[in-house]
Amino acid sequence: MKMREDYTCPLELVHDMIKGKWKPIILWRLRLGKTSLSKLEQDIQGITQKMLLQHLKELMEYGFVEKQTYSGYPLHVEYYLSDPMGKEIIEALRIMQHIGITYLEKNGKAEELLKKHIIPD
Amino acid sequence: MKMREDYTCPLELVHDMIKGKWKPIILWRLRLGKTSLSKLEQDIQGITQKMLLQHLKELMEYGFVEKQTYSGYPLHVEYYLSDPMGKEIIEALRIMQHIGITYLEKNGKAEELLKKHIIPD
DNA sequence: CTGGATCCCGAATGATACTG
DNA sequence: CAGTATCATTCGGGATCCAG
Repeated sequence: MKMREDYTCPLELVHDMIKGKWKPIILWRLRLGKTSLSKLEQDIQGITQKMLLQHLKELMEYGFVEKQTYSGYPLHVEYYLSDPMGKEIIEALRIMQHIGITYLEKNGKAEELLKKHIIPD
Repeated sequence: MKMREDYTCPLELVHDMIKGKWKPIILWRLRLGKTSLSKLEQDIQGITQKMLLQHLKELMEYGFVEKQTYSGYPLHVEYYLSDPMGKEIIEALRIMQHIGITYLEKNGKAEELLKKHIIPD
């Protein structure tokens, strides 16, 4: 994810930070608490390990996500939202979630999409 | 802006709706009230009329923005945020704006960017 | 061996320049 | 302004590497 040199507004910077295809869902899933890479891979349907790692890495660089590595066996790493940046972005995503649900209900496509929606609100 | 067929979550749908390079800033500017195309073009530095029109069109298709055409002379068109969808997304953008400002302050790059930031909070 | 992480490359998409 | 061409980025597959 390449960042621009200039932004007219701080908002644009943040928008770029979360603009990847999988970033919103990853954050949304992380809102439920710490998890491992493999658990994330299971919960987010369609994502590959590679994409997951790439997006997690970027989210860590910007400061939304942090990770903790436990040495020992079996090897274990946990990812979680940072405080306050990670927690704050969730509030923005929550609004988007609300808009999305309303939009789908209005257009009668709610069931179709809400059924798949495994990550709870 | 091509939309996907499936989304795992309504949030992703909305994220895609506003994912273009200029969409957040256009919405942010519209928050200040109705305006014409040319006024938008002036206020959003670096945008071309073509990009502006393309993104406005998409924002109208999704329902964030509406336009009103005044017949008469000179010909006049005004764009504005829809209610409630347009107004709601502003709340999400406001959070991003806040995160962005905090981030820039922490990294000592606040002045540099905040100076350019012509659109008021 | 297992789970976590990186590299290389082609295909799809987005942004912008160019043109009528 | 719309249509097309061009250029930069992003996505995703697959191989591969690294560390307990």
